[in-house]
Amino acid sequence: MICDKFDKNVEAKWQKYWTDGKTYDFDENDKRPIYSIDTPPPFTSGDLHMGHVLSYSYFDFVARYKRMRGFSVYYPQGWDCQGFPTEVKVEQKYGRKPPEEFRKLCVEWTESCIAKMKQQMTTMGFSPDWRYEYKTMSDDYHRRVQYSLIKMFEHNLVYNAEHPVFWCPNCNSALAKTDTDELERDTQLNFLIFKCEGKDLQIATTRPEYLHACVAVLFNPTDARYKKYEGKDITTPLSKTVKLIADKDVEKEFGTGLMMLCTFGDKADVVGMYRHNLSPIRAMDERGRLVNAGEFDGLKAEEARKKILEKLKAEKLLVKQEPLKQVIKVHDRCKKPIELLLSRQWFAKIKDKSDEIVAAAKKMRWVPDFAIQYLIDWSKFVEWDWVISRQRVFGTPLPFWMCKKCNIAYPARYNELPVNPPTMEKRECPKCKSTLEPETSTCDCWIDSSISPLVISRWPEDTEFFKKTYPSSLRPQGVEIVRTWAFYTIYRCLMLTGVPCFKELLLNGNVLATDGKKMSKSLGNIIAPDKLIDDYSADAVRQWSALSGAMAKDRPFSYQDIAYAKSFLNKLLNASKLVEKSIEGYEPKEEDRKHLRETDKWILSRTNAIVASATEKFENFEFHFLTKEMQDFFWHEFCDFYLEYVKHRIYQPEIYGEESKRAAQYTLYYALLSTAKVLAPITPHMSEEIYQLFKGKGKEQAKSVHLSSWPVADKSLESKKSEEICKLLNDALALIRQHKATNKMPLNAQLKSVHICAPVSLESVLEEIKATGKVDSVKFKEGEFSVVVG
RNA sequence: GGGCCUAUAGUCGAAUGGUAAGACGUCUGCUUGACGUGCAGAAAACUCGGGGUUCGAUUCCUCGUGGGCCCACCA
Repeated sequence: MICDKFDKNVEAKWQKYWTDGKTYDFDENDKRPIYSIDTPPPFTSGDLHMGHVLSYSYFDFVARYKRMRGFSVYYPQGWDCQGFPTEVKVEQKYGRKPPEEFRKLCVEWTESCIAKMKQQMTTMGFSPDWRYEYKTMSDDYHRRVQYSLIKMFEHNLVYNAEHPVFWCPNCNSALAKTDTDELERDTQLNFLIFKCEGKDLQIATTRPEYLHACVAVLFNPTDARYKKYEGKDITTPLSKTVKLIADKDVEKEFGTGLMMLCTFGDKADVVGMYRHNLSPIRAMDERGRLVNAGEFDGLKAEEARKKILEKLKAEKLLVKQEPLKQVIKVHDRCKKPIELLLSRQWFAKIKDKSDEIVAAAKKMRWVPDFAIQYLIDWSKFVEWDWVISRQRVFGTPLPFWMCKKCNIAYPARYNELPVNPPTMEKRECPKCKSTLEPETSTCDCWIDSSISPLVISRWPEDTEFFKKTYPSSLRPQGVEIVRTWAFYTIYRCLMLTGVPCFKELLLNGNVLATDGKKMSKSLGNIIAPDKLIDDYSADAVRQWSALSGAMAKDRPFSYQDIAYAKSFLNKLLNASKLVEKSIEGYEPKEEDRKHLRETDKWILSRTNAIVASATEKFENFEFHFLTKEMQDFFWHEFCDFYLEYVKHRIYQPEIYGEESKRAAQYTLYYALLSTAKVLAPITPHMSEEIYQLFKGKGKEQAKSVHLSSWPVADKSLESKKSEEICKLLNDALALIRQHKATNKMPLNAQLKSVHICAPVSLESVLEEIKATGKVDSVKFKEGEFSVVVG
């Protein structure tokens, strides 16, 4: 029995049915071709957002489609657990704790987030095989990550060196760039006097407190004002002498055209320092206090700036101050300015690998194809190696020990992985016998996620499973992380296996708020998936996803689309109820095809065309066109016209004949079954509900529509002639309805007579015109199409 | 500052080298032998601006302007 009302409770019923029936279980020994999906592990924030809903719907469509196409679909789902946001939340809740205890609390917190998100995924009807669930915080995942790092270390692709990092002096912590926000603020541009060969040269700076760390003064090589000073000595207001150096990135128009280079005022300083081979000066400690600054030691930046400006003013070395709008980086949590600090970090060698990465990327099919350009452009801009270490607690420990004396790094042994060096027994340097220093840093989260195709394929130890599932058939992901997740994954997997990691990539864009702006808490325009599922059902949300499928393109959320989707589900449900009633007790038989009427042939021909078209669109990930086409076909051809044409045959077989009734039943059966199947990937719950009518009958022996086979377009059912005739029939009926509408008559009003002029004979549909149009007598004439009532 | 994407009725959006679907909204009518979450009608777009290619462009090219995403070292 088809349900009376379709909502999330019906959906929950089927979700349970699928889980209990192990509907999505992947069989490792399946002989059918394998389709593996390297699904994105969401960060475990505890909430699925609309972006997740969109992209996860995408690959769920693919997984369901491929299953019905006869693939053995390997669809694992993981969780990206480790990261600073979790540490912040846990610290807020429990305060600071020793590392081991803190990590446990983080794990606990993350588990509760996963439970919530998993529930949301189930509610959306996503169909991963949860037996293959992975978590980046697990021992197993750590082991594989550490293994990969040691492998890369052995190939000189991972190394240790000194490098400046973003640092929040307020939180006393290193930050990733993604942890930073930009903030515009008003500041002063201070013009200071430097001395060069007895002359005063003015230099404009916003950070005079860094004067003690000044290691050079730069100017643009094309700047005639300063060209003559190249290589000369220049003396700072603090009486330190440095060189004047030409640098193409100095803007002539800014300030005086002279730039003071400090280690480390901002990133420009760091770039200059590396470019000109200058030795760094530690200017600030971890808590943001100046060091190596003489009388200003121990002061915080703001305070030091005030003091030093006072001093320079008194010495008449401060010429003037101009107000300046400046964009600075702040910590996204505490909103305090961040600094750059020099520290020892781990790196992955990526700078010279661009060509190899791009070559591997080009071997993959990118959908849409222009998205590969993001990766190509990015790889050209790679300036430095990738800093892979983070000074955090909740992350994958770096499996290394350092000998400070010999300055040599030692990796953990493969057979002891996973390791957490600081908690382990002391080790000694094989060379100098001194105690090795365990690495306390953890990995950048992209280190974790960039081997997801390897992890899901059980690399490195399960070579058989690896062969079956790697490279991944599909990597679905957001277009905004092509430069990170896709780039790093292609790089790491290529370095570790020598084989490009994906066959195809499917890119999706962002979901914007209804006003076309990015959803954000501060704008208060966030749309919560849970509320949508409550109000519209998961299948409606999934249709919205499909309809938003202009690939790799941002689209505002549309309440119109989702409301339409809900109405469509209602239409599907009600039409199915009618069909259910109409085919009660009917078993489909091929012989019933002998008595097909013109209208039957028409809708069967259309059904097959739609099946063929939908198949092609699924292959090309064109969910948008496909969903729209299905909606239009089912609603406006099947329901609006065909169902009306068969009612009299179903209800009055004593007048129109038993054979005619069976032909109609055959057609209803065939068309609705095909529709339910084609829509199954998009609206899995509704399709399953409808599939009850067919389950166990004829070829439909699968226990779920999702385990049934994809409909094959039957060429023998194609009939262009029937389509032409019925197109005219539909038009004629529309005109008859129009006549009734203009004359304010009910649609079921009986008409005496109608004259129809048509280019082809409509004799074969005379019965439908009479019965559906409620006309007593119809007169045909050959010629240009027209309908006259009366 | 750089790269990429984008611009079609009130709104959202298809399509096309020969003046343009559909949906929502609006307006009018119709109660139903599945559905008023419905059915039938109606009004509503010189396809962002300039230039070019072409017999002809909304469609191709170019510049501009607006919007979006990503990236970046203005002290």
